[in-house]
Amino acid sequence: MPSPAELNARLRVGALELFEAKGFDATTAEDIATAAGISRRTFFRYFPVREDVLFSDHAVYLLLVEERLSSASGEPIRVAGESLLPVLEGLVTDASFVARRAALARDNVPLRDREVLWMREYQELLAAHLARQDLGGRSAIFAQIVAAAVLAAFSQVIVRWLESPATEDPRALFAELLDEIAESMGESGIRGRGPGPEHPERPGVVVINSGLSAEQIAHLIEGARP
Amino acid sequence: MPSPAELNARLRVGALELFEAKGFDATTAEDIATAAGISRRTFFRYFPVREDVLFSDHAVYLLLVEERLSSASGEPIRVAGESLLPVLEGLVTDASFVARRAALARDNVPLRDREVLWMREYQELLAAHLARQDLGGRSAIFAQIVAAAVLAAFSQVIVRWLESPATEDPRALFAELLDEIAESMGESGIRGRGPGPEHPERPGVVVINSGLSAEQIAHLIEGARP
DNA sequence: CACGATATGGCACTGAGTGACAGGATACTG
DNA sequence: CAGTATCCTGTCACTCAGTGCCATATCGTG
Repeated sequence: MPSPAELNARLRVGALELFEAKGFDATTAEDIATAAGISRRTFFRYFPVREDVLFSDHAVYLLLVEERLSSASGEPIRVAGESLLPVLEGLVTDASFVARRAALARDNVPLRDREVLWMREYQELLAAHLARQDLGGRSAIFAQIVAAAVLAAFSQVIVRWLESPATEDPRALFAELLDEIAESMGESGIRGRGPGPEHPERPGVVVINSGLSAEQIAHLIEGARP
Repeated sequence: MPSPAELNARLRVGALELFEAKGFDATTAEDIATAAGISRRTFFRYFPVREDVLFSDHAVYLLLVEERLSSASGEPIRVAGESLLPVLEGLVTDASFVARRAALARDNVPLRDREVLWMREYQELLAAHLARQDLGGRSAIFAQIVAAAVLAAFSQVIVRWLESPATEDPRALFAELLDEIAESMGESGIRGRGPGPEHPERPGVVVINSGLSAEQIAHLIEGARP
């Protein structure tokens, strides 16, 4: 009778309420299943791991991210980061659920672990995409590092937002962090350091946080040259 | 009869061999326990999660890292990264075991997940340490980002080393990556971008991958100034 | 040796997760 | 519409992870 999406929602919020009421460990898969009007067996067909009832949204988001990555173009790090925007949007929209889930995950190791592993999925998507973009010998390593940084930023943005939903604008904060990551680790940042320019047409120069004139900086550079 | 350390070793390599021989899923906790000459019940006292038999070394390493973090001083990012050196040393020493374990983890989701979660433990140690060091409003966020980057680098170093143990020197590669991370995300890298220098005595300037003279760079900067 | 502390084993139990089978709904085809 | 293939669900039964409880070593210490 119920549409699959609607059933999924009933399972998700039903599980949430049961976890909150009885505690996570005391809530069996059977409890959740019967609360949603299905059998235990069918429950495990939907969620091979019991904890994943709470995280069914990520399965959808991951598809969105993957799709967006495959069709986007532009500066790789920004593209990677921005591919997470629909996820952020979705989480913000679902704020009350996300907050309650986070509260549960704070106290229950299995839930927290599961969440970490879901975040890892995003990270691997981004890393794979970045590895495809960046050319060069060690790009796989950098792809992984950058993806980790972007995802840490993303996670922290959500944490911050959950701590003070009113005052924080997660989109703005994430955009800002992404800027900083892109600037420090992008084209001109992390990249081969061997002798001889790999991109002679575009040497890497980053100047941050400076009120100095170009001449003063030139002087600084001259002094710092190894 | 057996010393605790020796028993631990018997369990670890015994489990490894059983996993390799019979497959991970087909190997029960009882198999491992009896192979090491203890009861199933005692086994679960040693390792609350079955998969952790293979990762018992990390419990030790984590203590080393924590200790090293608490007693070290210096540039925070480098200190954080270098706190992982004993781990790297240990893994390299135990090369054959680590390689076989990695091969197993490549094919078995539960093992891979468990490994990810162990890495996460290191990451949280580093993040906590960095958050203690960095002062400033958003330092918690940066601490998390930097810790994630450092740990991604660390993981990748190990991956690379396992792929070609002969040609790669993991210590050197890690040192190099750590340099790059520290340079791009350290003092002069990621940090407040608002108007006005936060560290007027030390403006952030990074020049990488350039064969240009200071004057040429000054010119570049002048052109790029927003 | 005696005795308290700690580690181990045995037993029983709950619950996660899975394979096999059967019935029912649904979709496709003539 | 009837017939049939397909998919989805529920039931049953089973293995095994993980845990509490209690009895029994085993060990350090006086």
